[in-house]
Formats: sequence, C-alpha cells, structure tokens
Amino acid sequence: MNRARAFDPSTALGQVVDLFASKGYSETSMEDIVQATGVSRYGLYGTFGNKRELFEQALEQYAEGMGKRSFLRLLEPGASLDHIRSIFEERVADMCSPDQNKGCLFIHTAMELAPQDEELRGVLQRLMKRMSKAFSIGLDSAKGRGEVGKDVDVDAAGEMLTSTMFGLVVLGRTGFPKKTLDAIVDSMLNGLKA
Amino acid sequence: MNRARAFDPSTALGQVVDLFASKGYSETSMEDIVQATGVSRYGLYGTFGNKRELFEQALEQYAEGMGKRSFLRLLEPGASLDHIRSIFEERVADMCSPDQNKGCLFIHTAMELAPQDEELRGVLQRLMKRMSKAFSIGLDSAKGRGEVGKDVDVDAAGEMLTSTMFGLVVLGRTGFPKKTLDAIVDSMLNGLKA
DNA sequence: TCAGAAACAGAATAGCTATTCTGATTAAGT
DNA sequence: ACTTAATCAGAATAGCTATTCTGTTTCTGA
Repeated sequence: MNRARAFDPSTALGQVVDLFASKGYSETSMEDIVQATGVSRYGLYGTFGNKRELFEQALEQYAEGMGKRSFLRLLEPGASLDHIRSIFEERVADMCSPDQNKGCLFIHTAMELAPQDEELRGVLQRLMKRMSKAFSIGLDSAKGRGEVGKDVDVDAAGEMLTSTMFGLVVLGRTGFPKKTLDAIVDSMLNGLKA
Repeated sequence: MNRARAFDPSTALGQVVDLFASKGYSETSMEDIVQATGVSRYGLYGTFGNKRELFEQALEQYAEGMGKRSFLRLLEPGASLDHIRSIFEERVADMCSPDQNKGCLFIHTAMELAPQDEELRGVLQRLMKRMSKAFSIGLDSAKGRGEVGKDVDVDAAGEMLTSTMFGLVVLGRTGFPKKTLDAIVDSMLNGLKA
C-alpha cells in the first residue's frame, strides 16, 4: 500500500560517510547531506534518525569499510610486514590525492564528540581496539616470519601503529608532502624490524 | 585621554587558548569566550579582530607556550632520550588528568580549518616543522650519547615522533587509559634505541 | 573641572542550524 | 479506478551564531 522509498539507504549512508570524514560533524550540515545524497530531509530523519544517530551509523559503516578494504588482509595466515606497510602506503596515497580532502572519521569523532558523548566514545574505543588488534595480529604473524624483532611487544606495537596512523592523517591534512609521510612510515616500521 | 583597557590581552588570550584547545574552533562560540575571559565583545573584536584572527593568535601563543614548556629542553646540549620520554610522559599525564578535557590546538586546526584556510595551513606547517625539528635535534643529541641507534634517520624519526604524539592525543581523547598510552610511548621509543 | 576619546555591557541584526510540519505525489492492493 | 498510507520537496519554526551598533561609563590630559 505504501509508496516505495526513492533511495538506497546503504549508498546514501556511504555518501554521508564521505561528507563526515572530510568535514567532520559540526561543519557538515543536514543541508549538505540533503544536497550530496539527493535524499529528502523526511527520508533522512525517517530512516536514520537525527544527525547524531546518522553520524553513529556512518561511523560504523566507515569502520566496516576500512576493515574490509585494509585490515582483513592482516588476519589471514602468512601476513607479513609488507602487508602492514601496504596499509600505510594506501592511507598515505589517500591523504595526498589532490582531488578530495580526505579525512578520518575516527579522528573527527575523537576531537569533536568523544569527550561529551559517552556512548559514541564507547563505540570509538571498540573500533579503535579492533584496529589495533588487527595490527597486532599482523605483527605477530610477521614476527613468526622473522621480520619483526623478537623483543617487540606486538600488543603495544599494534596500538602504536594505530596512534601513528592517526598522526599521519593529521600531518596529511596540514599539507605535508607524500615524501614526508613516507619517511614517517619508514621510520616507524624500521623500529620494528628484526 | 582614553579610558584604560580593563583586561590583560595576554592572559585573556591564554584563556582563549584553553577553550579552543579543548573544544576546537567551531564548538567554541564567542559567547563562550566572553564568559570564560570576562572580556566584552567590544574588547575582543577591538584587540584581536574576528574569531578567525583570534584563533590564529591563540594558535601562535599555544605553540610558543608548548615550545617553552616542553621542547626547549631538547635544544640544550646533553639532551637525552629521557628528555624526549619526559615530554611524552607529560603529554600523556595531561591527556589523562580527570579535571579537564585537554586537547590539542594543532589537531583541531588540522582537522577543522587547515584544508580550507591556506594561511592557517601555512602557519600550522611552520609550527609542526619546528616541533619535529626539536625532536630531531634531541634525537641527534641522544644519538651522540649512544642512546639511539646509529642507523636511525633523526629527521624522519623526529617527524615520526610528532606524528605519534598527535595519535596519542587522539587516543587519549577517546578515553584510553594511561596504561595504554604509556605502552605506546614505550613501543615507539624502543624502536629507536641503540 | 571638564572635554573627549576609548571601553564597556548588552541589545540588535543577519544568517545559518537542526528539526518539524504541510500539502502534493506516488504506487501498491483491492 | 480508487483508497490509503507512506514519501516527497520544500516551507516554517525555534534557537544559536558571529558581528555590529548603541547608549553609558570611565579615565586621562589639559
């Protein structure tokens, strides 16, 4: 009996992810979202709730996408230090691509919302832990291959990689060239080598 | 002939720094600033210009304060790896103190303003380069003391420390405990050891 | 003491924001 | 074809924002 929805929630959410990732929460207006997605206010509020709830769903989809695109490879057997390096190289390439202003939904959430929003802070902790854990598993695998020093604490090192990746995004946003970001990745990974 | 100003611009600017550092640019309203400083709108606009210009001056004062408080020690002869470690430990302690929501003006600037504001992006690049340079000088000194591996590129490593410090702030903001941040610092510094 | 220039507190303005509301439109089931 | 309930585009609302304006107060120099 009812009229069909004129948009696909998942692809719309994908466009919302891009907006939030590049401009953050408060600098992205619902009007921006209406324009970018082509979805009416009615549709947005009806299917996603308010802006805060929409953001939370965007954050989850962002993390899932990043997980599948980047971190899944670390969980497979035989993961090497080069797999880890490739994740960083792709992130650096992303940050230095001239077409868009890429960002990071994790950092925006941490800086804009986490201190005041306990629930979102919990979500973010869970997502970041998952990211560090993936790094740790990859490091442990690389350690088994003799690529990572035996004295390296892979749990701590996984968290360190997460931390440095965020720093890379911050530096990329302030316009540092690819060369600089590449050198940082090298420096970080050199410290882990066997 | 003129009436005397009823506030000290430098201390007012210091309070503005704290506000911007904890909440960022757009989440800090001029009303917040009026309340926190006790300075009238008239006084703020008259002495600092508009919000954007006030922010720029706050950023410069923030960097200068951080330089004097933390990084100056690295430029003195005999700087050691422990001096570098102490800077990170103090930053971690700051992020984990329960009384306030400490933040980082550099990260806020990078995420909120740098992509759209070319001038501010240039300012931020200069300030971050100064920070990395201080780390590099400290590392070189520590290298001379035999505390840092001979194969370590201190220029790249200095930028890596800057990057990781930003990551620490991001993790601190999302509520990770001191233990986690300490482990990251250890992991990072272990990779530099001789 | 007094003139005057600058600083003050706070009202006024203009514009943007998230959210809700409204009347028109759509498409399915009967 | 008609009913019906949900969707749509966009207007309306309420509240916040940065900035400017206004009338008053204050202090300094003559």
